[in-house]
Amino acid sequence: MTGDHTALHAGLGAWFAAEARPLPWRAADTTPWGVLVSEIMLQQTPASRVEAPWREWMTRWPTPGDLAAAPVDEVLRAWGRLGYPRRALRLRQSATAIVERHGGVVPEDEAALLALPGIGRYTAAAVLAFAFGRRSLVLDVNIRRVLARYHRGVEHPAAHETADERREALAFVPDRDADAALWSASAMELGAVVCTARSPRCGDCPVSEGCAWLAAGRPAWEGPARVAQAWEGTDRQCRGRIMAALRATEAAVPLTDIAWPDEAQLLRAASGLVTDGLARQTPEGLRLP
DNA sequence: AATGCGTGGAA
DNA sequence: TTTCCAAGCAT
Repeated sequence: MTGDHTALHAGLGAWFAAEARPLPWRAADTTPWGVLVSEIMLQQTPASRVEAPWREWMTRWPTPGDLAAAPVDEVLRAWGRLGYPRRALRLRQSATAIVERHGGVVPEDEAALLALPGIGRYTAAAVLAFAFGRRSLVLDVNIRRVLARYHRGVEHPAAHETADERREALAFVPDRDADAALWSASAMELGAVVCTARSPRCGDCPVSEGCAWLAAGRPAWEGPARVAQAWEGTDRQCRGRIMAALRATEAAVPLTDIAWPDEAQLLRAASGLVTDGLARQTPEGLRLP
């Protein structure tokens, strides 16, 4: 291991022990299922918004079997406004698969986790590390940004991961299982609360001394311009509008009740929701499945 | 491999 | 006010 690896490890460990947010899914008595649920909810979603729904879900559906037995419409209502409701659908499908294929126990096996719907490389690695204390390559946007700055001296990670980046990141993961899991949690936390995308708090950073980006004077990003995601007037916005209406009532909702300027787009969005299994068409209108 | 997929809070 | 972006995944 090179010098900047060990410096990053030493500084991060002490900082995490003192400063980590008391997020509920980090409690010692959280089950692997609880960790899995948290990781799905956290995909593209800030931790602060996940806390309340995660608590509710763990009380209501404490095991995979409980969620697998729940009606889909209840699951989608409990998901509420977390966003990307397909995640809720896939989480329930994962619960079913865990019951059917793994006896109701979250598998401690990367290939088995990857085979579950809604679980990709990041989430499988995170469950291995945070639920089972195993060494894995937890590479999310936070850790990618921390390493881009600290190790490579650039402000942002590239738009897409490369094999080289994964190899480079793996070299930072400590060898022992427990050390590796703790390091991953620490690096993520640093990226989430100090080494942030927009206004990094380098003055509060425990590893600023070894940071290549800071040493270079925090040079501005020179890579390809980052594409902004459109929102106003998109199908996504329209789908969100429809889902909000469906969650708000047990009754079927006629599309004419949904205020949307483009009728063709409204029909297309509704049809897409049905295709995705997020809605059901009835003679009286649209409703949750 | 580039896109589509929700939502709300901070800057 | 607008813009940016958040513990990604599937196709």
